[in-house]
Amino acid sequence: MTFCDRVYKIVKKIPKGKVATYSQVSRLAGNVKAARAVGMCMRTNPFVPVSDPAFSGDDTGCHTPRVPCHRVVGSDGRLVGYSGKGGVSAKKSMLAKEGVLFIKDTVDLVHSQWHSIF
DNA sequence: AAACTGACTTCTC
DNA sequence: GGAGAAGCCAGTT
Repeated sequence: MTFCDRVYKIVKKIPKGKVATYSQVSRLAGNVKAARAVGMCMRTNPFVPVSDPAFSGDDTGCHTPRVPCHRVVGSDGRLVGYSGKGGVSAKKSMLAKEGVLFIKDTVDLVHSQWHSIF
């Protein structure tokens, strides 16, 4: 849970209209090669992706962190994961709605990747 | 503690 | 570019 906790914190810090790659999150979390573990944490945790993520209320402290998992994409901006309802399509829709640029079915990381604070 | 699993990444064919 | 295989980590059983 500790690692996931860090992941949550990081993912929640992703600004609107930006996306981060699993590798990036994993690196910020402390382990570059933990990209897999990051996704695993998302899946295993009982969070519910909201359709309209205003995320105004930073529920820091809540036991159910609403992590904007849709802002986490693959290494190359490709939509991986999101086994939930709608799959990557819903993910893409949400991202596009937030202003994330898309190239076909992949995120335009050049313009929409989150430049995290190192 | 060991084995299995998973929303990953990268290399090779 | 698609398909297959190996390597990586954390969590669950």
